[in-house]
Amino acid sequence: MGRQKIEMKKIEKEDAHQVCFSKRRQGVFKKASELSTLCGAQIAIIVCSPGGKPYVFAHPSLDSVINICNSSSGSSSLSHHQESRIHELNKGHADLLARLDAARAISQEQ
Amino acid sequence: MGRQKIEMKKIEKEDAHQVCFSKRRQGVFKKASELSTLCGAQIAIIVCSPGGKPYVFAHPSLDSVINICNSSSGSSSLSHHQESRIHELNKGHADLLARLDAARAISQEQ
DNA sequence: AACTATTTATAAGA
DNA sequence: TTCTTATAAATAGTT
Repeated sequence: MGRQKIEMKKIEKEDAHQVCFSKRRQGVFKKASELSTLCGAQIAIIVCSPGGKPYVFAHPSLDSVINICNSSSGSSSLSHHQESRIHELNKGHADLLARLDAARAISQEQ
Repeated sequence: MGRQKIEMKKIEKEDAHQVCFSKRRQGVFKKASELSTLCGAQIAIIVCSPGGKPYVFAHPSLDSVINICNSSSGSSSLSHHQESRIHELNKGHADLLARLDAARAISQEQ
């Protein structure tokens, strides 16, 4: 989407690469925000730049997204097999949540 | 982006809402895929529909994304404060990873 | 599930 | 780097 169509492969030029990452990361986060607003969906995104810098988007929160995923209450359209597998997910996850929240806090400081 | 601009608020009509969720979830995942291809970024997305159905996208894997996030090796552009906080993230997370991978497997079956 | 009129995202350029 | 703009791409309503 721009002055010219680009090939879908890694951009080698370092500066163009950085600009593209910034613009498209913003784009993905905006789309995610719209998806949650329009459809009432819960969504969490973790992006790491090639340099290893973490950026996190979550609505309404990482905690909420994972809790909702882990709940089997809304999964009536799933097969019994799928339901039982979702049920297995419903265990504690405080440790990673704390670390992902820290990553989010870090990305928001930048 | 369509025949008509839509207000950025929750779509109440149940069927329109469902269609929008499907289309836009695909859109977000495609954008995420392009971001990773063009920029060599690692990315993980967890979406839960209002019905609680989980969908997961990750490149190259959830495990990799979180590991890269947690590594401080590429974070030379961060402040010492930020580096030390990222370093705190670098702990085990096998439990949630296993559960998120299960969620991904479930979403891929549908 | 396809189609297309439009809106939106974005690749280059300033 | 922030702003602009021509163009590609996503999608809202329709069929």
